[in-house]
Amino acid sequence: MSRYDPAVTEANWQAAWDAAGVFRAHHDPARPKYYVLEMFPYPSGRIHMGHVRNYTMGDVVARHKAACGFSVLHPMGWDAFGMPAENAAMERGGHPKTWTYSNIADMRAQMKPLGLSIDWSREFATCDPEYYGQQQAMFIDMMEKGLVYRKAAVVNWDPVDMTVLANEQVIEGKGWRSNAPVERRELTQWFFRISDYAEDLLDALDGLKDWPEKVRLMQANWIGKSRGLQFAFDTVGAPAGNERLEVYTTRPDTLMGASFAAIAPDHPLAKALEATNPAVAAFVAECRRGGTSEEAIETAEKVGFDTGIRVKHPMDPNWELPVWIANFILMDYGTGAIFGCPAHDQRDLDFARKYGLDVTDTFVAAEAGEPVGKTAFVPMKSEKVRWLKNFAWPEVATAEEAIAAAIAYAEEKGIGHGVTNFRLRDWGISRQRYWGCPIPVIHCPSCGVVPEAKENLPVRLPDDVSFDVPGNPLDRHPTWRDCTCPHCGAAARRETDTMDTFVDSSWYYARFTAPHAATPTDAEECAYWMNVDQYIGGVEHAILHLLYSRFFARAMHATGHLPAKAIEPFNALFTQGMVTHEIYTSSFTIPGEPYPRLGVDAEPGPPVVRQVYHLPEEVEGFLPGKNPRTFLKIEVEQYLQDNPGKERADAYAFLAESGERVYVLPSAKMSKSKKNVVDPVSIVTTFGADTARWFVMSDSPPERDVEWTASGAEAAFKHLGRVWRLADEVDKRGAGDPAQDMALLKTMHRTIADVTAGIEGFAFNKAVAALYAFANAVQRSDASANAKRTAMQTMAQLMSPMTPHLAEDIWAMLGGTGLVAQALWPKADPAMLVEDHVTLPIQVNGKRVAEISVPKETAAPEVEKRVLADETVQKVLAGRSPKKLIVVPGRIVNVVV
RNA sequence: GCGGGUGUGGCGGAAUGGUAGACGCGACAGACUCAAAAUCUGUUUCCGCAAGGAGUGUCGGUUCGAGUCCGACCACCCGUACCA
Repeated sequence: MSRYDPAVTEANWQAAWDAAGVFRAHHDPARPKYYVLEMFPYPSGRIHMGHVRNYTMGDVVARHKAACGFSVLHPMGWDAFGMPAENAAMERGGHPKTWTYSNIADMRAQMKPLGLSIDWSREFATCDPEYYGQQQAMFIDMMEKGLVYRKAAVVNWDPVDMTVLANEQVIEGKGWRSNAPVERRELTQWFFRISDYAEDLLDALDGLKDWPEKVRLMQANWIGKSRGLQFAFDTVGAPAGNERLEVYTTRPDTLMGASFAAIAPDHPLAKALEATNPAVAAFVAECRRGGTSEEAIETAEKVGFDTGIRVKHPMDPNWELPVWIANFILMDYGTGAIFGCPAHDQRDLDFARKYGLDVTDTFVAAEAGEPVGKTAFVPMKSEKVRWLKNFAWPEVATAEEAIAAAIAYAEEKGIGHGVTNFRLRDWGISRQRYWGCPIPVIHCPSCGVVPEAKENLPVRLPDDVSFDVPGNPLDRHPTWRDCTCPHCGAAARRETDTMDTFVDSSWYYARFTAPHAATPTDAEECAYWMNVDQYIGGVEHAILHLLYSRFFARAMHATGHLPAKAIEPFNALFTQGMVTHEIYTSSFTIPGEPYPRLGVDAEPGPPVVRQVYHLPEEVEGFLPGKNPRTFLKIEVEQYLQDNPGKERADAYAFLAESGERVYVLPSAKMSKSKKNVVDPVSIVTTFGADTARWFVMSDSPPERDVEWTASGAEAAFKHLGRVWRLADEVDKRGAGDPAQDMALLKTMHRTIADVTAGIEGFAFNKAVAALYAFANAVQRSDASANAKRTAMQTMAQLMSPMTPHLAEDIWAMLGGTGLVAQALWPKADPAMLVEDHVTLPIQVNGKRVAEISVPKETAAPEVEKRVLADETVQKVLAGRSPKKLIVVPGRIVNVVV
């Protein structure tokens, strides 16, 4: 071999690793284990740069730990249920199952050439009946433990397609296909009792020392523990059965500033009024328009309706407040009813101003307090304020003190009681869709809702379904739906809801420890392999997936499927940034159409402007003198700089095929829907896997987003070729000068230390930078061939986690024994890291003016003498003596004049 | 709206409160070449001929010293419970 040729060697090394079984995880009690896991992918059919980055990071960790003597488990699987498979079936025909499995085969074929150190013998997909059958078994166990129940909850309802929509399918309040306004509708659904664990899930965050602080903070805020007062207003003029209105407040200290009570549109009182009062019915119906997402509800204009009902203030029976129905009150939180204190809540203030309600200050700033005008006064709860309406605490007190006093007072007077509430809601897992894990439950006319018998598991999805009609095919599949009751044997019906795909991904990490076990987990394998030592995935999963997994591990422990040590399944978490790319878009207008199934009188809807997105390779650019198919941000910026007056879109912006103008939107997370994706396969086929791997590990810190650009891929390839040549030339460049050996070896040990620290600290970009610098040092060194061989063997080892194939090439070229993939990680010799001289910068008033070089252990007085003798310092001092002289040993000297 | 994060040259980024710009990309110059590619050597924060000055999103503060700590703001990104 005479040149770096990844196309030939990469496949050979992959075959060699396979033959040696290097990546098979061995349950070896004699060795410490290390379980590294990356969040498994959804099988869209194509891998993208985000996958390459994610799996390369895990691979670097896995290979490094293996070299350090650990028995490593590094598995891979597929998060294979979900909506895209059904959408594909609707759009192109075919079956979600064939679409999914064929995508899995495609993606596996694209991933294998990356040379990841994955134990493929443990691979599974969540849509395998062997997997979801075990999930059904656990669901039944959880039912028996009381962790599962049914209740009514709202969904997005598309009145034209007569189907439930996901939040992402609701675009500006309208169905994505029908374009009809979406309504909120209640359905009976299945729930996991995650809120029973709210306190534990919150407290245990403190123990997750190796999780990012931001993730723990986000989860804590999501769980949202609050202490407040719950009490009941006596109502005046309310329908029978509503003599009292329970409210919850976290600000009982502001009770004397209350100006109205407000209830959610779904509150029982609102429903009672709706039945008899057409105006209420109309208002509530208006509130139910739009999607169910918190974002949609919170950003909608705040509107209210005065019910005419009044409530008596608990502190003063002669003081009555109006009861409003308000669209921003959530039925899911607290009691679905509040009292509004406009002076100290901006939302309440806006509402009060809009409808002319009273605004009463209960406290003002301790100094120079002014009454509230347009802005509510909401200081930190720990800040001392001056009270105008205090009823159980001193005039000057913090809100924290006042809240505690108000609760104690209310309890003493029998007005209400202190309550701890959580924002966290129970986990609704029902999905009215086909392509998910069937909920293993049977509805029997005489026995009610009963679990399927375990011996009948898995409840398999039927294959003979079609997607030509919107809605859930399971609902209209009589032979699947009709069954016999496992208790009484009578004719019964299957549950047709399937599970949220977050359930599938909440325990796959445990299944990997024994992927073929006849039970969900295997106790011995769990005992050895759990927990995941390092979990790696996108920060977008910081809350839902990770919180659900933490809950599910607890539920699995409660049902005997995980040991107690695994209730926090992920010891360490790393959240990588996303791979982003510019977005190319154009838009077109669809004329308004009547909603066909709403009846003949339906008015045409308004015209719809739809965004269309274009793949990077479909867009061509106008960049004089440049390859039109490279969309380098650098070039655009340069172009804009060189051509004042031109706009960003002028730089490059039309479709290659039609010449239609497209617009360039700022980089965002690569996503299929925005089509701003880049295909790593072409990089791998052009340059080899190592180039792709090296490229995604360099430059950007792994926790930060990285904007993909074509630049650098080629540069990475060039660098790997250079490293290959450096190894090739070790013996071809003559004997060299042994006097230079020490300097090279010192650099080598420095590099070992830097690369090791970089990998262990998840600073792969810094490890890469150290390796670049080391290559420069080897190239410029005149050291002996022996020293260079040692240096390049170490180079091979240090690069092997990132560029494993090239590392094997070099290792073999230089006569290394066995595979570098099985060699022990090199250790830096501390003696070689010591420098005998240090350079001390000299500052004057914090500005650097000069520097001196002194032996490392020079004492401060000696340094001071040298500094004062320095020419530049003398010039600045001009005979005066410095006000102060700060010597930070080994660091810096600051002369204050 | 709410919660979390990010912001440093032409670009990606580096920097235990201690020399801002490591390392790489790009650009420029030179060597090699008939020529080009590849490779190698060097220069490259900005303004300025220079001396010198300015500079880490904006404004303010703490400190001998701030990219780093504190406060206010701006912009963008992620999440917001049925996208995965």
